[in-house]
Amino acid sequence: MDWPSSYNEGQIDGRRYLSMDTIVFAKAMADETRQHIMRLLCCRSLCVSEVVAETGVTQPTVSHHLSILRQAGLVTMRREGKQVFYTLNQAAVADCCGLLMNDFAPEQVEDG
Amino acid sequence: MDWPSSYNEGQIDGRRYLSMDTIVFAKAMADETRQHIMRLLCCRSLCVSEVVAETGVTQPTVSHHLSILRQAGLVTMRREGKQVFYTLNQAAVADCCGLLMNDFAPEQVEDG
DNA sequence: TCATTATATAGAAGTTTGTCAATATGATTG
DNA sequence: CAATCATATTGACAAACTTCTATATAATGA
Repeated sequence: MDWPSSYNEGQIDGRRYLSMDTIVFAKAMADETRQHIMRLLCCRSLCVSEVVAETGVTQPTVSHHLSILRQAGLVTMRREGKQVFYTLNQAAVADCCGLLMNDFAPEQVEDG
Repeated sequence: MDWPSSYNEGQIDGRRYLSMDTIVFAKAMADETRQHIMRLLCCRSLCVSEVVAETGVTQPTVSHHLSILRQAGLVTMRREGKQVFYTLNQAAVADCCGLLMNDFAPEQVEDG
């Protein structure tokens, strides 16, 4: 995963962990509009105006949310002429879920 | 998982999903103090005053965060005399991560 | 270059959230 | 019952967040 912001290392009871990524991830996920956008961008690419049309919120609001998701590494973008296409970064989601599992459900993970 | 609040069903492009749980989960995770508390409660039980001592925030603040985690189903509590012990609900974390994976990383999941 | 289309950014209003001090509730003990 | 200890709740305040309107930037075409 390529987080744009710096990692925050910590230690609790001898267990090391990286917190900033899981915080950034959780914050990015913690909004209904953003989850809606993420669902729209799952398994396909949409340009901003298409997301606007499907969500019903204004274009600046969509751009704002896409910016947050981009900074969290959860979407990737590519410019194509005047339009910018975004798509969900499923690998990043999977990685973050793995981190959450390791940190907060270690006894549920196979190898203990 | 036994969420105390109501589920929010939705549908996008023929894919059904439950959103409220993943929102509640993400919101609960989206705070550094709460993640700190969750790390403390991982694999063991602590009473409120012990969490207060280890986090350095005030007791009302700890109670507030524990309340949010409890409402999200992420911790369980048991009373023992004057003290109340909390522990992390790892199974709930695992379930929520599974939901996130299914919703936002379906192509990374084994069976597609 | 000018106009148009698509997206991003700035600024403001309203809401939510995190934190604390003060107080209330609950359990135990003298 | 009164006193004490542990936790929960209330109320207030500041910071952060979501959303909007207005405006700026970027790309394209006449």
